[in-house]
Amino acid sequence: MEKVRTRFAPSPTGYLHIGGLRTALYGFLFAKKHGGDFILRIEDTDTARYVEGSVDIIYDTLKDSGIIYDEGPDIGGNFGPYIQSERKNIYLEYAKKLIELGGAYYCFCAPERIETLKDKEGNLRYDKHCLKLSKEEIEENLKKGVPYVIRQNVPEKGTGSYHDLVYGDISVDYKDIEDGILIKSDGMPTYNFANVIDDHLMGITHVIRGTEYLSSTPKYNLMYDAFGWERPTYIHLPPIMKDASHKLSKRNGDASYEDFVNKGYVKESIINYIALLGWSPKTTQEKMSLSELIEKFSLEGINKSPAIFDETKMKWLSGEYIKEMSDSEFVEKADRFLKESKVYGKYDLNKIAALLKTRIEIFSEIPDKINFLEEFGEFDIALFTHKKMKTDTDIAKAVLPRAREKFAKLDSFNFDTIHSAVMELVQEMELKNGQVFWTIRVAISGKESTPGGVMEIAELLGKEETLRRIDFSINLLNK
RNA sequence: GGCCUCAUGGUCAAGCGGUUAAGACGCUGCCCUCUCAAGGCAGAAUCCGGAGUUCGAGUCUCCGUGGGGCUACCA
Repeated sequence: MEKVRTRFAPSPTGYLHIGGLRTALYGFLFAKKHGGDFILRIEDTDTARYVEGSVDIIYDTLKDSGIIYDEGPDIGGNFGPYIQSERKNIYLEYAKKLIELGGAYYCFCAPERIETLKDKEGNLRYDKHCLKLSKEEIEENLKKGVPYVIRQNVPEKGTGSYHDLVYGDISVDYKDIEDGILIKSDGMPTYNFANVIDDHLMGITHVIRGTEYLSSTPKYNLMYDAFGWERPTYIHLPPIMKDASHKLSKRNGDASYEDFVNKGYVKESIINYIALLGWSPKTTQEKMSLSELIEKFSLEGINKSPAIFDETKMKWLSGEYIKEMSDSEFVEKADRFLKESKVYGKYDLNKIAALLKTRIEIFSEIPDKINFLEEFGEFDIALFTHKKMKTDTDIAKAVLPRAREKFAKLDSFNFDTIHSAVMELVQEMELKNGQVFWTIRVAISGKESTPGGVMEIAELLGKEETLRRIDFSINLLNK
């Protein structure tokens, strides 16, 4: 079997959205699964929609997410150039060839004439008017410099059929396909033409793209056939939806990969999640690394129906990745968000990581979770009263001075020594564990709930600060 | 409007003629527990509708309904 070659061919019209990224991912997974090559091609034939900087975003997003391409504009390859605007002459050359083969023709119709072709519904349908032009008339128009486009010559009868690896057999009557424009009056090709020429010239074996091309594929096949080229294998992908009736799109302001990274999602979880949107390994495993995805990826698992993007589930996955991180790995990956908190540089980040790991799903939750370490101050002493814990302010008044005494005596102030001290207190005062634990935790945090308990927080704060806070709370109680 | 296409809980999904219709997220409850989490256990919740085919249909066929796409000198 020939070597598999797939491509991702985005147009630089803005950010790379989630749907596009998934298309890229599947193309990449399929190629790698079969030991093939994955190619990046930039489709910038629509100069009007070009957005400055979007090509770099495409490069960065793919690289950052681990979707590495073997050939592309910025890394080269044997089938370049990989930017369509740089291939303009190639298209014109092939368009002329297609005209000779009868698959296309020059069209000199003025927009005004096209306008008159609209039906009552306002739908346009070209009438093959210029197909009837004689060789002489064409030559003359060309010589006079009459603006022209090149149109595809679609048969008036017959049916175009092909087999899609996801959707099965697809048939479209040629009478339902218009003689679309292949080369625009500015000399640039349309997608409809460029994709065929490039996919063939670049040796693409499997065309993986969204379903928006499902029904237009027969007209591409017409060209492959006219040129005498082998048709590629088609794999169309269902769309990713924002809700039941709207596609996920950047135009609606829906989040992109970059946005999610900025929101603190673990990168791997984003790729992992979108891999699962429209594809299933058919096992119960959901958390998969990129290399596992390559290993398990299979066309059989691709779904035909649209999938709604569920950020809640992606968040859960992100949390799963966070839980598996070592403390130092967490500190490294969460750096930006740790810096946004008030505790950066003041506390042992590895210890904070240990406390946070099971309590957050995305890194942006960090500041809110730990800022209390720096925001200690006046708080409602009603917090000392907790029915289930059987604590109240009287117990607090009794416990806190003795806790202070014990803590003050500790030479080394760590989890174990604090724990022993607190347990001694429990026994001496004949109280329940919870009564003492809760009371001290509230006294040093001023919070109803905190990530971690007394020992963790006291250790983090250090002996001096812990004692200061206990004093503060005793004062508060005696007011 | 025409053409293509899709349809299992709120969401992602398994299923590929015979199952008590997996699993996950989310939700609810319980356990554990110094709080919040994590973890463990349990629970509620699904085959779009109607005709067929068949001994038997979530699975096959047709019709309807609903969603998406195409119908651009956009991709």
